[in-house]
Amino acid sequence: MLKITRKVEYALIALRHMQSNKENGLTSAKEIASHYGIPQQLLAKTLQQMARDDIIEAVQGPAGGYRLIANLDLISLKDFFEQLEGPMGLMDCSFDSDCIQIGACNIRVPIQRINNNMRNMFSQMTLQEVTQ
Amino acid sequence: MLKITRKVEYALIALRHMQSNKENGLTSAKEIASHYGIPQQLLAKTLQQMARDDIIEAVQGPAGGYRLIANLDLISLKDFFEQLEGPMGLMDCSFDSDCIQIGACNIRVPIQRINNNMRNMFSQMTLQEVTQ
DNA sequence: GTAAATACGAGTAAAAAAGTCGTATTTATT
DNA sequence: AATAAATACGACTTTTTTACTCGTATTTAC
Ligand code: FES
Ligand code: FES
Repeated sequence: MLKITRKVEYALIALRHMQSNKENGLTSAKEIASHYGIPQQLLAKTLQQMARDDIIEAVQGPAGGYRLIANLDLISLKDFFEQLEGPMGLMDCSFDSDCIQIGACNIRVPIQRINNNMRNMFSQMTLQEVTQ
Repeated sequence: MLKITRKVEYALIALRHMQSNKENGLTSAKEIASHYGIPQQLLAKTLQQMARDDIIEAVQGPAGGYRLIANLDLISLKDFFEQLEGPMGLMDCSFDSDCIQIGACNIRVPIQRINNNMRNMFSQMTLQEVTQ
């Protein structure tokens, strides 16, 4: 429990790689995948998603690839996580309100508080801190 | 991602229930399960685990049940989570070191830092804060 | 025209979590 | 002593989530 997904892990690895590779221009999915031993297709999808989110930019065609375009200092881990994986909540009823026992539940409020603490923590960390 | 398990959720519900039920002495698994609409067997196992961990005390036989014995102010959420679910880490390689790409990995150190932040946060919250 | 790259939906496989079953033990009640 | 209601717990099954793969289309340098 309390784990991040591989998708997020791969995204972070890729971002850091692209950042230290900035001067060389584009980086292909294949290059990252083979360098770190991660599945290329899965990584590609993740890169595509980050491209849709304007964190990186895609260039098609042979000799294409991806390039960092966002300022990683300005993106919080909370926003990044939620862009890739949807809303962050310790339990499903943290955001999705059709919980069966929502009537009887005796820990809804305190869990909500802990949840806010966690979101807060991730709001105060930036992508830059992970990739620097 | 970043979710707690039902086991932990049920444990918290049970603890809070027992706490507000303190003067009445024992509480049975059946009572809690039916009150909150959670699976009795699963809850029972969780209660048994907490009993092994000396958070609650079990009394066997008919009219048996469980009773809070620990001081919830003194148990951090981190310790509680780890007692129920094992070591807390954002990724498996946070504690288990046989990660394949541990050689090439470029985010090990920063992830470790974030992980520490998270553990820290849960170290500073007590069970009492959830059950009060 | 070809080859190497991105784009993306659909489908499959693997892993983790959630829940169930069976059986043993304890003990208050009768 | 028998019964019934509770805890104890390992093994198993089901469900859900995550991880991964496949097929096909598109773009574009050469
Ligand atoms: S379990 Fe859904 S509100 Fe508490
Ligand atoms: S992925 Fe295992 S050390 Fe980074």
